[in-house]
Amino acid sequence: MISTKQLVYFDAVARLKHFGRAADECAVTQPALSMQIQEMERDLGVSLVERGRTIRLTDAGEEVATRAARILQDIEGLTDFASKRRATLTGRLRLGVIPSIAPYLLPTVLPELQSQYQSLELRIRETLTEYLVAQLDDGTLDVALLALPIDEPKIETLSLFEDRFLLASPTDAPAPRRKMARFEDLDEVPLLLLEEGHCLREQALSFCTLRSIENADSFGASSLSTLVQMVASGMGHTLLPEMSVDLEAARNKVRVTRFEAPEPSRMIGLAFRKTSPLKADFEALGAVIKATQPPPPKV
Amino acid sequence: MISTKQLVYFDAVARLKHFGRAADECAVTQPALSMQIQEMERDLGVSLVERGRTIRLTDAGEEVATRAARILQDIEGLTDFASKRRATLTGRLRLGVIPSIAPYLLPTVLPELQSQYQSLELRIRETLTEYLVAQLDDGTLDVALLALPIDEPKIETLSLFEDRFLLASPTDAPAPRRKMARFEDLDEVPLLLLEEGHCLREQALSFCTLRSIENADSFGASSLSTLVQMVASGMGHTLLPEMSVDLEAARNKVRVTRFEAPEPSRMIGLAFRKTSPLKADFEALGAVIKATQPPPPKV
DNA sequence: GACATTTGATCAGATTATCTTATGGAATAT
DNA sequence: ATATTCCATAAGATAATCTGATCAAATGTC
Repeated sequence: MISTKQLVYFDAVARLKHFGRAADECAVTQPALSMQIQEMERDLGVSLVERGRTIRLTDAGEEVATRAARILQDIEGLTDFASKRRATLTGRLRLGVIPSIAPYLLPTVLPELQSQYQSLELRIRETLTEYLVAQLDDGTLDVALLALPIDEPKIETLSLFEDRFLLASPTDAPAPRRKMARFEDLDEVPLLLLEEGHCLREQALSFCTLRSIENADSFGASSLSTLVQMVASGMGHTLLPEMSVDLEAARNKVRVTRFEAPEPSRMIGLAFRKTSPLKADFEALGAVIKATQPPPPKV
Repeated sequence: MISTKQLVYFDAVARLKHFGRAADECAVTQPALSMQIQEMERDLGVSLVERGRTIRLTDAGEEVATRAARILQDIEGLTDFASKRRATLTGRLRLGVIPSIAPYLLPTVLPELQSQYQSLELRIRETLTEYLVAQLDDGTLDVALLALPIDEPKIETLSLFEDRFLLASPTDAPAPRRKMARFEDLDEVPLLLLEEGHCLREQALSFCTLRSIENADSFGASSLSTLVQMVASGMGHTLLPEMSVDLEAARNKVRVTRFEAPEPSRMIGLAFRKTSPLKADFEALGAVIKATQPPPPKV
């Protein structure tokens, strides 16, 4: 089969009409180039060059030269394409995000990503952890932003930061006896939760005693936003991730109270296939996400 | 630089999604293929394949696969093109012919060539030997059909057949004393010739004695056809190449007489650059021309 | 949960391809 | 006639590539 080397050598001969100078241009000796051209002619079964004091391409040689030049251009195009892709976070990246993160992080993360990585084409999909993991697995997603841990052998994760839970209560409830909330407070009024499948629901439950679990609303809300509105209307209280507080508490009349140490929290991180060669990109992505978080947690 | 081998290997991987089977298809061992793919990824600086129990192309890999497939197609196209050109007498062939041959040989040669070599694209140019030789030299012509010998160091020739000269005289001249003509007969009436530059003129003169040369018309005719008409009108006589007799003598009232042995003749042949790699084609061309000639010379 | 299977990576040695240096022959220029 | 240019050839050196054996990880089986 014709090699790219032969195409390069022949292209030089076709342009320079001189074996010696072509060899110079290709940084090889003249015999090396001559032999490759001969080999190429043998391969193709056609004379390409008419050798004499001054050389001339045959009719077939002219056509082959045209085709060779185009092929070389295409190979160069391939290399150029790759060198653009070489930089981290370029090209298409399919990112999945869980619903209890997306509305709070994306508004700040996306502009930052776009400004730092102009050639990044993000495709974002928002759904439950379970589906995100399945889509990572089948290659539909490259990476997912969600709450850790993820228990799936094929998946590798990267922890980013902790997101603490705060207690959200109706403003018309009796004023809190303490400045800080305790887990026991969850037992006193009904605990409102997201619907089944949201990891936030399970996490919240994990902080509750058995008695408060009985208090939990079995019909969950379909979004945090709804949940907070329910709290505001006095239906119960809930746990609110810190990242959502600014947005959700601001537009609803709820009282938000920090828990006593040890504060409950969830770990936010990225998940991707162990086999993915894009780990470097995901680390860069993680760095951007981390950087957009309000820096030091006030203690 | 990316080699065609790498493109072939990667193309197989991209299609089969399996290193082992791709290696089989490429008739190499799996480590050989794996190493080439790795080398390619290093060259491009981009991961192309995500390795796992089942492999998957990266986003960049998909694009590279598309480009690779196209490049391979183009290389195949180049090879196909060459294999079509491999046959003799295909593609463009620029043939020069002298005026004292063209009108007599081409009408029979061309149809024969076209039927034997459908893919031959003949370009024919008719002019004097001197210009044909110059055009061979500068590459404007591939081959010329003319009268030999050609004295030019860069030019090689191929003899085809002898074309005898016959004496053409006016029919109203006194009846010939003998059945066969002799060179001395040329001395008796004015000898008509083609204009300067036609080889036929020089050849005719070479058979004449000094005296007959004095008889020669100094204003030559511009074509054999004209020349014969001049003979027919009684202005003199001339030498006629045998190949032209059928056509020219038939439509003019001239008496054509064969010479006594040794008959004067010219050698018809092909001329081409010594360096031309198309010699095999020219031999095939010569064979066709020879075959269209009336076979055995009547003695 | 232990075990056999499959898959691609790695390694050392063998092989093949390619290159370099030196030389030759033909054509051209001085 | 001599020197020069230019491509071809030959032999030995170098570099690229391949093979065969082995490994580690992941998967599927019993």
